[in-house]
Amino acid sequence: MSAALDPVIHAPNRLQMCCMLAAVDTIDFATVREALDVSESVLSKHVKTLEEAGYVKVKKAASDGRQRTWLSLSKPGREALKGHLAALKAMMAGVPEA
Amino acid sequence: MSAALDPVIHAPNRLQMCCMLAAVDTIDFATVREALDVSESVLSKHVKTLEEAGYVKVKKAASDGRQRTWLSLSKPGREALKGHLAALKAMMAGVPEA
DNA sequence: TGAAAACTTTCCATATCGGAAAGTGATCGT
DNA sequence: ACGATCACTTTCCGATATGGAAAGTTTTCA
Repeated sequence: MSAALDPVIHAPNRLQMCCMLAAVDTIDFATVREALDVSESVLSKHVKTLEEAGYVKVKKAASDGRQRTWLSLSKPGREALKGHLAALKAMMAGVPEA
Repeated sequence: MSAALDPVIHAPNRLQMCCMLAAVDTIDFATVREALDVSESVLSKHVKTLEEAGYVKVKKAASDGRQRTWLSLSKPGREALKGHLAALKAMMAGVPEA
């Protein structure tokens, strides 16, 4: 059996966030928030969900004097995302013209 | 902006079902139910959700004497799935090694 | 007529999602 | 030093969604 969908990653906002994080080394909270277009509370909760799953690492560091929150995908997070995307691809595989 | 994720399609069970339906002309309820491994009530509700969205067509017809329910993706359903998968691919596009 | 098959609906418990509002900690201006 | 501000975090709360069990429906078969 191939990998199954990971519910922690599958939620639309988290999926988008994970894909964003996978593309870079680190991004800041605000940038992700703008990309997802959600409230701070919502992003904060999604980050927490991913952090508790061990998928993202959170680091607080200053930038321009102000303190910012930096996010990055952990190694397990990258693995989980890879598995999730593999499962998605497996499903798509049988779909014509897709 | 490219197509966004379609919440009607995104739910895991419905996504899997849509991909199954996209690969064939018609499948019966029981076969889908086994593939998704959910109860009859649950599948019935998902089918209803997709039907109300205009994505799947339901036809009752006999087979082996017993009446069975046949499911198929409608044209709008195929379009919606295509758009959804395109959105997924767009997200995956930036992910390395995926 | 009664039983069984193949769903459909209803009932219900749990979970998730999202925003607003309140709370926290660090930093800045005076 | 002190209040204001920034950048989140938590809490509160309402709206949905999801899933299974159980009951209901329709059709078919003996």
